[in-house]
Amino acid sequence: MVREKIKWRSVCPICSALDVLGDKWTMLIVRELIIHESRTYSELLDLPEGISTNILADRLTLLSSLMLIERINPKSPARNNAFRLTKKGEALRPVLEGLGKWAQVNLKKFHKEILTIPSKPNKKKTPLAR
Amino acid sequence: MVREKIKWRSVCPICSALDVLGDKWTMLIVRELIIHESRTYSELLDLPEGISTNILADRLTLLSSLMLIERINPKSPARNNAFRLTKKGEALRPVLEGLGKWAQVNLKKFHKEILTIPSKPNKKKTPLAR
DNA sequence: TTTTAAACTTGCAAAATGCAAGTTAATACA
DNA sequence: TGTATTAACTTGCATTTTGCAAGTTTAAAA
Repeated sequence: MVREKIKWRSVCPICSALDVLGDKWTMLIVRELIIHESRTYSELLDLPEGISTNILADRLTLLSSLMLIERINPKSPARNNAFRLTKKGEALRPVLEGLGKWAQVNLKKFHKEILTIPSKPNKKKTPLAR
Repeated sequence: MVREKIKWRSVCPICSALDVLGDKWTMLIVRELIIHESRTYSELLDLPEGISTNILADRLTLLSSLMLIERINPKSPARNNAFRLTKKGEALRPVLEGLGKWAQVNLKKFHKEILTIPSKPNKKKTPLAR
């Protein structure tokens, strides 16, 4: 097991959030479930960033144990039994959205290919008078 | 050198934010500079979570190279030359605040000692009629 | 001029992550 | 009713990152 138990480094809430979410993969799984509502193990394996099987299994266990995600059919076998966010997990949505917007504005300079999606549909530009 | 260059895993903005901030320590340094406005290397070393010297030096270099932090006196020697957030760094404030609030609400059950600070000063309770 | 100590660097041990190759068991299909 | 397939993992080992202790360097205090 890779990350069998959380070590709380301090009583600071921000630090505690990072004790859970502060690694390369955990929030990406949350992102996937924010975007797609529900995803199976294999669908998560296919995400473009390429998470490996052991890390994925580990993080799914962690997120489940904290009740941030759950199986769609808790009593059915794992096969094709997708995960989804619980309310606690869903509550992370504004945080991830904030991170995404921050990155669009502040990282483009260092990572040219980063996707910048207009947050609101663009106001249609008035054609130039001619 | 511990983390000499950022590897962008995808064009997703959330993922890119995590390519920069997604580890145990980077956002904690940002947190410290949000709370304290300016901090020296030694002050950051003293934070209660106990970051080690090599990691601290590495993350300060990283955050500086991305222009999220800067020295108070860019031309003076390092000694007692504190760091502060730039505007790009400061723009992370709502994200960290969001993380903190999320943790207060959603992690207390698993980490009893977590600090829960009322976000607004408590409305003064009307004393019971007698 | 000597000492102090802040700001690092280095080296090695420990832990986390990455990758390939299994294993298990539910379901599709013959 | 087998048999094959394949999702959902587990295991083992290599690589990378982190943790810790012990330096080194240099501005400034004494």
